[in-house]
Amino acid sequence: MSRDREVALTRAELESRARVEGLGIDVDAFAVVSNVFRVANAVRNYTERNLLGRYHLSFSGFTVLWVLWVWGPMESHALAEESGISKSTLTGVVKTLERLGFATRRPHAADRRRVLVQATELGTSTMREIFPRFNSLEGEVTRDLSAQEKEDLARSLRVMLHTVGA
Amino acid sequence: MSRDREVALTRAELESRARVEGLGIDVDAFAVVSNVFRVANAVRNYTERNLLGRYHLSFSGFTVLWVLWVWGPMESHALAEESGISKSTLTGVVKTLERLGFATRRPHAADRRRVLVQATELGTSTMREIFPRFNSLEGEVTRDLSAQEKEDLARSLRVMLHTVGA
DNA sequence: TTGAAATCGTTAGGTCCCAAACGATAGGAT
DNA sequence: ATCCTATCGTTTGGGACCTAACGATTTCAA
Repeated sequence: MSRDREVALTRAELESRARVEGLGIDVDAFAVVSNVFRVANAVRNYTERNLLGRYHLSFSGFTVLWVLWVWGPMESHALAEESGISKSTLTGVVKTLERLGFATRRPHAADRRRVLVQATELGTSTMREIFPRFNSLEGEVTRDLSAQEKEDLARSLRVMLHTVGA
Repeated sequence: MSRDREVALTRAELESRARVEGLGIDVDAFAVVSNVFRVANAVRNYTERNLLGRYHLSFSGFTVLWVLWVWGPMESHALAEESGISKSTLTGVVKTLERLGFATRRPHAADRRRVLVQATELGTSTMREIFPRFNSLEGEVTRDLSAQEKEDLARSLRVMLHTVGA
């Protein structure tokens, strides 16, 4: 069901289409992927500047703390997986969260290789404060989409996630 | 126009919705934004692992080289802007591209503060080789979307870009 | 014409990000 | 009991990423 509302292609999109003309390029796939990156970039910068920065949180730090808030104490490998970063990156991010007083590490009761990471009381209360504001920004950036468009958009993105096996 | 095809919400989505229930959260906006990040992450990792890594190109390096390929020689500030990164980040990325032999810097004819960055012959021929393959991967990750769904998806993302002023 | 203000790209300092290698630990087989 | 292998989180090395500050240069006004 095609919507007739016009949304101008960016100059970058027009220019690049001209450049790759005749190369047998899948223009629709190109438009989807490049715009996913543009939006992700724009929203990350927007939220870091207008909200997360005030709490000295990077987008990644926020994500990890969010996961801890939602799921409770987790082992490192699961926390990394759920946060979409590698184990080694997680080590650094958790160090930062510890320094900020938002998370702590404690040894696993039975297996001394493992570590349990959990949000502190400060981390928890901070998330309670930040998340509704973060969600407000999510509302802002999607404000010009109808409810149906938002649903369709989220659904299509889930299809892509499923395809790529993530 | 609602599609009935089911796409399971991830366990993470279900868990987090339960966690924020009763906080007055805009669930649709949340689903859109979080899935944009998930997809961007997944596709970045996928393409770096399965294509760009073979050329020692990071996703950013690829993006910058792509912009140079499409637009021709550019001054740093415009190149950074178009690539979606800061000027200072660009300095480092261009250094890497220079080291790989994909780009060069040359002084502006009239203004000695400015620098023109351009793709080398190697950079250009490499893009000619890589881009169609990159586009194939874009086709892969969008393979389970119909043509109409791809169009709608790209359009909705453009709406968000316009809203956030990017 | 000389000094202040604007603008260019780079550097400084810090975090994030990954793959690969590493040390410690666990568990299973002989 | 002692290997062997698997798995855990961390470290290492290199790049990407940001903001703020900086030096060089240009521009413009007094």
